[in-house]
Amino acid sequence: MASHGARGRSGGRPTLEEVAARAGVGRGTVSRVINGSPRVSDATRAAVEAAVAELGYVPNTAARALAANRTDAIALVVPEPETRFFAEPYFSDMLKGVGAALGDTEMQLLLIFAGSDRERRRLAQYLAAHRVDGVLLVSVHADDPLPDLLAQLEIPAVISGPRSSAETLPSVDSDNYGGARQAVEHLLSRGRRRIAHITGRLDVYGAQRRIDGYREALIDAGLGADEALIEPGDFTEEGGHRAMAALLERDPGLDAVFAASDVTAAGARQALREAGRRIPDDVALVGYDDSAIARHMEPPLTSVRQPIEEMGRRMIDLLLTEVADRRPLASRGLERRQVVLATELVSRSSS
Amino acid sequence: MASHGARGRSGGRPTLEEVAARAGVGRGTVSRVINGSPRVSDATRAAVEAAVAELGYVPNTAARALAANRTDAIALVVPEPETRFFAEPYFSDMLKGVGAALGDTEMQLLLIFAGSDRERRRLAQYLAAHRVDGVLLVSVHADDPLPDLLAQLEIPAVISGPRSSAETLPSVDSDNYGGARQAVEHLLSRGRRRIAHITGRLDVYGAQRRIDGYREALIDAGLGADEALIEPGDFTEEGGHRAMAALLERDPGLDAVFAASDVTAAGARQALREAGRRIPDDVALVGYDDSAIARHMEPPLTSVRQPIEEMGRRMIDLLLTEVADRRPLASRGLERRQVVLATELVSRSSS
DNA sequence: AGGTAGTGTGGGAGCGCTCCCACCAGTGAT
DNA sequence: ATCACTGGTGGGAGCGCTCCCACACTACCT
Repeated sequence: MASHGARGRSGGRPTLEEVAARAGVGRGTVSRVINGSPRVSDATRAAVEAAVAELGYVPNTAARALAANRTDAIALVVPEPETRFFAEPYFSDMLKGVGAALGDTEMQLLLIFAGSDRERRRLAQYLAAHRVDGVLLVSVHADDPLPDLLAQLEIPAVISGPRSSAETLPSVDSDNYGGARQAVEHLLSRGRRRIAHITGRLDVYGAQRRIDGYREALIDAGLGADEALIEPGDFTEEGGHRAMAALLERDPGLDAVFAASDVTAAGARQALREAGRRIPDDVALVGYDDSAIARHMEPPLTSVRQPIEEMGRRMIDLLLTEVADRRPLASRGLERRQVVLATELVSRSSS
Repeated sequence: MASHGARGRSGGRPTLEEVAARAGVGRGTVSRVINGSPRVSDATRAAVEAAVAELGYVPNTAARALAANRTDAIALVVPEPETRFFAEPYFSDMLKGVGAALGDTEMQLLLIFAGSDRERRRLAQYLAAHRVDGVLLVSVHADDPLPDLLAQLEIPAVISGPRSSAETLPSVDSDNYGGARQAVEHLLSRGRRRIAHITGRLDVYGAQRRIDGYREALIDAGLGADEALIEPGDFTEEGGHRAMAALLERDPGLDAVFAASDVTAAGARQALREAGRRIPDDVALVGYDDSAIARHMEPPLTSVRQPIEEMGRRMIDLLLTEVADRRPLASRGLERRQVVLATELVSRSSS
């Protein structure tokens, strides 16, 4: 019944024109009301709003996108396979923050995975078609070509962890350096003296900063940093296990470990168990992220909390500013748009 | 540098018209090539393709959407809070299947959560604006108004589990009845005689079908179904724990439990432990879903596997057909578009 | 030769918006 | 009275596509 082929008149969705006729005003005026322009008299605005309500008018996004050259959508790009996304609580927390910040906006959020080469090509095509107004980039490695592509296409983007100290893109990050210091200082205050560090992926800037924090906290405490106590990991459980085993072999006398992530700490814990070390009696353990894993570990894991939801919110703030600035091409200052948020040590029984 | 204000000519993205000029053909012909129409000579097609490549032409989606009245996007709607989505492996597997099936399409997938009232209103608005060509509905409860809204807006939709035996929407489901029978028959073959069942949410049709399968398997075995051995759960861990405790109190002699989900089984396991029952020695336990939880449980859990990825693929197939049919309004037969996929029992040491 | 299909092809007419220019009061300063 | 302005308003001109009608031009029948 009804609806012959879309091209037909009336019966389909009402248009701006029809609302205008109903309200007895011009098309331009209705458009102004819909878009919240202040240059409309109160009486006219009321009349238009009534017509909109009566007709159940909903703007046609495609027409708007075509005329205004924008899409009202932004993408959250995850350069990882789905699996990792679901496994790491980091992403779901981030998504929650982003979702919340977008709640009162017209903006639509698209979640795009770009783990495989095929997916990345698809993404490039997608971006080339300018199907989003802006991009949120999380978990980007130092050599990722994505940021350059975005810059070349002149698409506003915000990155979740800067790629280096010279990051050009606006970014939001937690204070990795400070967080690492907190962890080490905590261990020192507990009387630990031989504190090892299992790092994150070395091509991730944040992991480097954590190493710096670890090192300098020890130096400031007058202990000096023993490079033999630093073992590279990769943020995974297996990596943590391997690194811990290596550390124990090299230095059986260590009495504490700071792991670059909770997942890594879980791996380290396993290796410690296998070596017959008790936590925290023989070796104290501190993780990073304060994820669900930390709370459920046996024993519960002391960890450095990053305000991930807050980071998500701040990324959206930055991005929306960026997107809005694009149109009037306004005050594009050289103000560095790099946000760094404080971390917090959550003490539990593993240390 | 460059790009004054979008409205300006040349320098921006190339248009169909420009490609046509370059290839020395008309606009219509280029459009035909882009959309893969067969009514173009090979020579012309080659010329157009060359022009497209030279200019780096990418169709403007907004213009296409406006002219053709379609969006080339579909939504996967999850009427649950984000949290549940990330917690249950069901969703990530489904997403993987859907993503795979969409891989070779132009279609864009949008993931939309509609857990809170606010989110649901936003979704309604979104759908009213016809921003997607079709909708995939997962985990819908019997009284959800969403399917009706979709029907009213004439938006094609496919549902992952039918709401009743009289489901009108196209649907894809696993054989809940058969799966439950497999579980019970397995327990019977292991010599168990007092088999209890912890159900899923009773307002979910699939949960009802599992109860039917459980009941009839027992009746067919000549044991008769003892209603006192059926305890309602809600698919959660706490629900499983509570139900198991209730069952043990009512019937301390039971020797097996069939839980409506792996998560439920995890809760039941806990309650069994607390009551001093050994698994499987005293009580055998079987779950449903064969999720990661089942493999990692102690002891590993026997479970009924649903081909979730495959379900995701089939849903996409159905939906794309539905969407395509919309335009020519063709052979809309009364063929029931209800797909039911077989389950498989994965036997592990809990039974 | 005239008809009758069938194949390619060009281009007009929208799709429903936003942008912006023109215009029409009013209001206050000159 | 004249000349600015200024807050409001109408509507033309696109945005870049798809759809479809019209018009070749061939090929094959009567």
